Amino acid sequence: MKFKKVASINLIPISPFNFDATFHKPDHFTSGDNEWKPGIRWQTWFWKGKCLGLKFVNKGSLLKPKITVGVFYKKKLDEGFLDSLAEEVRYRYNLDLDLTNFYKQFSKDGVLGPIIKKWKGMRPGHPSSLYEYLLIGIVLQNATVKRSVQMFQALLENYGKQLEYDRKKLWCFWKPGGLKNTTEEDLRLLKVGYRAKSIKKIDEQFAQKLINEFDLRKTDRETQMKTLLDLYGVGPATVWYLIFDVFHHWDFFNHISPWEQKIYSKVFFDQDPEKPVSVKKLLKHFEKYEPHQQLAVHYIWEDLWWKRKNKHIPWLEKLIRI
DNA sequence: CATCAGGGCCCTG
DNA sequence: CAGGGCCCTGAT
Repeated sequence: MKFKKVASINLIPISPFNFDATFHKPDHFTSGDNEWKPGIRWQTWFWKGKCLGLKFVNKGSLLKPKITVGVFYKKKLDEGFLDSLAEEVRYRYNLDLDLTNFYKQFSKDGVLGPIIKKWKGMRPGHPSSLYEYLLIGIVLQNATVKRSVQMFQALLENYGKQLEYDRKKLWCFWKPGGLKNTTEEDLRLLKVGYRAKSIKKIDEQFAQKLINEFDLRKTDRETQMKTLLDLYGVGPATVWYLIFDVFHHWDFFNHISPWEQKIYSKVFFDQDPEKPVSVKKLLKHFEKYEPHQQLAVHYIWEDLWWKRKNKHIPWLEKLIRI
């Protein structure tokens, strides 16, 4: 499926804005559907029934931000469609998030201050829809990174669509409910193991339109959490990711998984990861970042992963097992 | 070769 | 509310 450029959208984020730290998260291992190099992010995007190729390009600066989004498709797209797409990009990448209060609160903080200075203008952001993120969350469960990536790729390559645009070949997600004719056994052949049941059941929920991401965004956090927990195969760890990455709550921190506990122990208490600080103590520690706990930890977390890009960090390598 | 834990979650007792 | 089982992989 070869696409040509059919539109270009200009977006102006709130200043300050850091393009690369927003559009590339070195800790996100989703692969096959995106590519990044400084100043450019290619990302496939399933939107309103269509697989698109997007190309985000940095055309501004920290204080005078500007992004252009090249939209690649087989034919012209109407204005209403492009407007809704632009709005969704703004939402998913938090282009309108005002970080002023967060910066004011912590610019003098010993740990966070220097990191804020370094990463000023970074937003949290994730390209996936709720449906897509649920599947990512499922393949993350009880697996090492390498295996998660392998499962994710297998799903994309079997049920997604390969797009060719701007000299890139990337896989685009299928539509929610698109596994209607796929059985649990089919999924198991992709070596997702017991997760096949969860994937199938979640897809069915979407096929029957029992869950609507956009309605859910309008409800409160408690409702969102309960709705998500009710999905088969979704537990507290997955909900925790979703409530941050998909529903954008920054003032909430209730869960730490074992591998993250080890990393936090080292980062915040310089504690041997093999003898980690208790989850209770870590959660208590994060209270000092209220009401921006998630933002604070996100900044510190991303800083660590960016460091890893440039420098070998033995203790971290040991914990993530790529 | 066997054993085991891993970026959880469901189900049972 | 604790703990066994689940799929597959790769480390030991």
